[in-house]
Amino acid sequence: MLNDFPLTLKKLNLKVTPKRLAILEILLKESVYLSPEEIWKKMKKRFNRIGLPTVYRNLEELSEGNIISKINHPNRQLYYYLCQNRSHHHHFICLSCRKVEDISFCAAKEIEGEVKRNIRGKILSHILQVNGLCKNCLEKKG
Amino acid sequence: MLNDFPLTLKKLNLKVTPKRLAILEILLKESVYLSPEEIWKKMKKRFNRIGLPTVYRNLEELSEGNIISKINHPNRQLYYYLCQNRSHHHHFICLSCRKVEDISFCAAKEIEGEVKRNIRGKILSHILQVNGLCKNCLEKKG
DNA sequence: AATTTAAATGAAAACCATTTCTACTTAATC
DNA sequence: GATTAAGTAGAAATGGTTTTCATTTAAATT
Repeated sequence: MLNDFPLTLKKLNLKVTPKRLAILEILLKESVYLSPEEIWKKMKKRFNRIGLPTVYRNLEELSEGNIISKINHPNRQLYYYLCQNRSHHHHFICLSCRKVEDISFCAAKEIEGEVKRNIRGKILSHILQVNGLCKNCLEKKG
Repeated sequence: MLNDFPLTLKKLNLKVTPKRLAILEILLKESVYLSPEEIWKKMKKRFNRIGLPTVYRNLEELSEGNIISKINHPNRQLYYYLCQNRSHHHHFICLSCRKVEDISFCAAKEIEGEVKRNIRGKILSHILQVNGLCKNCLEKKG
């Protein structure tokens, strides 16, 4: 994965601001899904003036650009993580430590087959989210 | 699918109230995902006194009992649909008319294989949601 | 390097879906 | 039919997210 964030931002017609870069750096460093408020708290350590709406706005823009992605979480809160692959959003999330890892396996073909056969509809996108416990968290418990 | 709602409710230790049954009947009749407020509006036609919190509470309880299920939707609002299969939550949702249809295909084995091999974690659950346009909506456009 | 301008930001306020609280009502058991 | 635990209405509170608007900044232009 290429993490030349300034270049990525330019390609999306987003200005390269220190705050935007900081959000991406935080998500890269943590490799864990975070809520806007959690990101904001980490931002406050770097910037003396940083508003929560700025974090929300940027997360939404970065999400639209597929640099980061939202987690489908049962509660109302939003969670974001840095995409390891911008076009493929299949991931394993650890319910204990929140770590997000890519799953390369994709059943797109098989699903397409079934949808064509039974539902006779058109697929526009799909979500595969596997919830579980990551290697580290399993070892801690064992 | 067996839709003996009173029996299903009893099994979950939920009292069989007219309002609970009405929520299930509405979701069965519509076969479309609905928000709590949308369900509430339909309920108001049947009951002269019906509070929105009652709808929320019941939806949550029914969801815990796997009779109904939540949709993973980009906006913050909750959406529910009646499960066609209580143990298997793979579905195709139409982005135009909101119809929800079951997908029987399941890649659990393949995913399990990859998670064991690469991630070395433990799977607890998974979500497969396919978004698209259903047969009816495709034909309308064509 | 200074000028320009469209985009980004902070702070306060608004928004609104969801939850809580309390007193009242009802389903189910005996 | 009486009892009791569960369910409900209505009002108020909650809290995550968005809007507004005045100010600041990135970066294109001169």
